[in-house]
Amino acid sequence: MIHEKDSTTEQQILEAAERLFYERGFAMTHTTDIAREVGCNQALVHYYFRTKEKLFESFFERKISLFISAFLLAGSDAANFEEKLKCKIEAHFEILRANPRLPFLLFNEISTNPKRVEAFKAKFSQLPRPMMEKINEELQQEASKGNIRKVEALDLLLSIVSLNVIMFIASPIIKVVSGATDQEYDKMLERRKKENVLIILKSLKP
Amino acid sequence: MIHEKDSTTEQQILEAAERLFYERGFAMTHTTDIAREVGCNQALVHYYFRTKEKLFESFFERKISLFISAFLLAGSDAANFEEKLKCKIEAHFEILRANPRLPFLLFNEISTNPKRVEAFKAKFSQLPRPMMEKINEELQQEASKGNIRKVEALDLLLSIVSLNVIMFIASPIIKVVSGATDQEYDKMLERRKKENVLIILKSLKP
DNA sequence: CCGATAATTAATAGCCCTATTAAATACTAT
DNA sequence: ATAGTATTTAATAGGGCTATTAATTATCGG
Repeated sequence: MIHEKDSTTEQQILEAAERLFYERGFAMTHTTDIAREVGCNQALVHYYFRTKEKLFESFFERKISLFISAFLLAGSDAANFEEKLKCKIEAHFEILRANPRLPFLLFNEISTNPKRVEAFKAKFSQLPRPMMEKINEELQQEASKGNIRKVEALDLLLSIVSLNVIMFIASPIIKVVSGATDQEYDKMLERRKKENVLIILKSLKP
Repeated sequence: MIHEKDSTTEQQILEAAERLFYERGFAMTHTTDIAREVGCNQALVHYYFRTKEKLFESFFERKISLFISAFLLAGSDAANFEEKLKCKIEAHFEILRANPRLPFLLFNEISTNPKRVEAFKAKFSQLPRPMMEKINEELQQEASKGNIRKVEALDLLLSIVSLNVIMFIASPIIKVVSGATDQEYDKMLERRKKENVLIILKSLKP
């Protein structure tokens, strides 16, 4: 088939698969769909990736890394603790905005397929373990300075992630409930980003 | 087939379907699976429900109602606003605990199947519209009394739902990240319930 | 240009799933 | 008991999906 621009067929297949996996999940994405999307023969999908399972895994593993990095938030060099936290929450929100369907797909696959849990565990355990402990230390320091109440790193992370993630996981429902159009939803996202920072900061007050 | 206890075969099928839909979602649940689960012939599933789609719809519509009632929270007759809010957050959490896989299935189906959005919209629009406005009024009253900061009802609901829901939607991931066993996760749920109340109440401080 | 290797296609085997049909069995009321 | 209805089963048509194979076309180094 014709190689449009610089992307190889293999890449095109991967990209089409990604789009479809996001849209429909693993089970409802068929190799024939992927081929149609790319405009190539269905056998090609198997030629490059052997099985649909392997194709998914290759997609999945790379996405897990992205998700974990989003989960543990990008660093920042802000002056005080509050500013830093604000930056991190917003950074997390923006990673989600750039990959709005990722959390859902991951939640989905991980909760319906034990194999995926293993894959996730494997990737996650590669993580610098002290990361969580470092956060915990910093929280303890701030608490002893009287800047914030006592809180576990895991709890803080859970709160941030949940507040941020819901806007992308539940968007179709929220649209129905709020009656927002797509444009209005974008504005709503912006408002929620600020709101989430506010909630977290206020909730940490001593 | 043998009618065990008082449940009819039709009910058994519905219950098995429910279990499997929760576990695997619509696409990955097959009428043959359901039949095997019940211990009956696969044709029976079609005898009672004609198609897998209709079976799912009958399950789906009842669950939407449950979800919406959970979303809009059970009432309470607590003295002050804070107590009332606390009760409602906890009630929401408990409904989720009793139906831990429901939000996920709903999110999933609603975001992958346009037909479901319509079903949801239909059910939701049956709702007493003033409900949201009543909450908004109460929030405004409390705000003018200086008890809380200004906040939209939708934002408050979103915050509550997201904090509560994540523990059930993301449980397999959270278990990996935290390293918690199932027992420990139950304890964690209890802690989070309190934590979520705390976060919401603190976040509403003027 | 040619031979070798890579990419692509057509065709199809084989499987599983849904849904239907016709036949068998269980139940119910008279 | 029997006719009539409801329930259940076996068998299967029909369709779609994955994966494989063999054949065809494109690419590239010498």
